[in-house]
Amino acid sequence: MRRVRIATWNVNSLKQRLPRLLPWLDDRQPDLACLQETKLTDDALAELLGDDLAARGYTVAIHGEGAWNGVAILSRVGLEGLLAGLPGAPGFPHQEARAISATCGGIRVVCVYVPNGREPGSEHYRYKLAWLSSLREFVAGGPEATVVCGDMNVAPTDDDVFDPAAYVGQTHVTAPERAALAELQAVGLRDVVRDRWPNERVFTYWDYRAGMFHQDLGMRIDLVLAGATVAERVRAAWVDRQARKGRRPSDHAPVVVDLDEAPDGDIGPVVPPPSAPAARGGPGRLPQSS
DNA sequence: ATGCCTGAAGGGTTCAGA
Repeated sequence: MRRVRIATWNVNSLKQRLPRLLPWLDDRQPDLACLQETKLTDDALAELLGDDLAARGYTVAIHGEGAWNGVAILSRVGLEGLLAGLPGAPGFPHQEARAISATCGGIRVVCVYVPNGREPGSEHYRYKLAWLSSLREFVAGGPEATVVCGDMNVAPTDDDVFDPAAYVGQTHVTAPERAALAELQAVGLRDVVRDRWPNERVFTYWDYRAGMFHQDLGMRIDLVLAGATVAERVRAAWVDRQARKGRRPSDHAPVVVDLDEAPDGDIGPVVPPPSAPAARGGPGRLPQSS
């Protein structure tokens, strides 16, 4: 049975991460990859790796700007109905490149990079909350077969940070942020990684400093939120910690979710890469330790 | 050290990230 592999990864600069991204695509073989913090204009991204992605069979949807933000969807299960940005979303002061959506393999894929918030109570924090509200309204009007992937910049609960005491008074863990995320999920989205690992220590981000990754002192802020018809197809959901190791990693690890074929067999047009190696099955468990 | 790394822009330093 053919499965569809969805991944989301905050790459923290595609330009800097190129030596990590391409081998990761070859190794993990995601059919859909949602990327955040590309930090490239659309033209620069196409110039930098358009050919490399096309050679791997990916159609690419990009929404970027010069130095900050930037999101992209790579798909080899079709890509249609492309929408760059989040309609009606607030800006800071102008709209930033933080969302892109498309229908891929019968699934409405929404790739997001939620604003950081900087400091609770700040203008940027209010912007973050308003942006999350716009995202909820947008998703509420969409199909059930939706998946919202990306860097939510919110840890859903205290179980999603290494030490709640370390984050008192900081963004990502405040009640209003968690409420905004819960309201988004209340539209009908499952947190598929937490569903699969209800009691595990699972993080997706570790600060670069002070050996935080090697001590496993992180947060789970990169999420895959799936509507019911997608969530019930989930067969594996895990964090690719290998991608956080080694030379010049992003500070975020990818989240990988495997879906069984849709009941009606409709997974959209599949375009195999011209000369791809055989797809490997990924681990069905969390690679939490080396 | 309460910004401990990393990246970007721009210029020899500052801002942003979570």
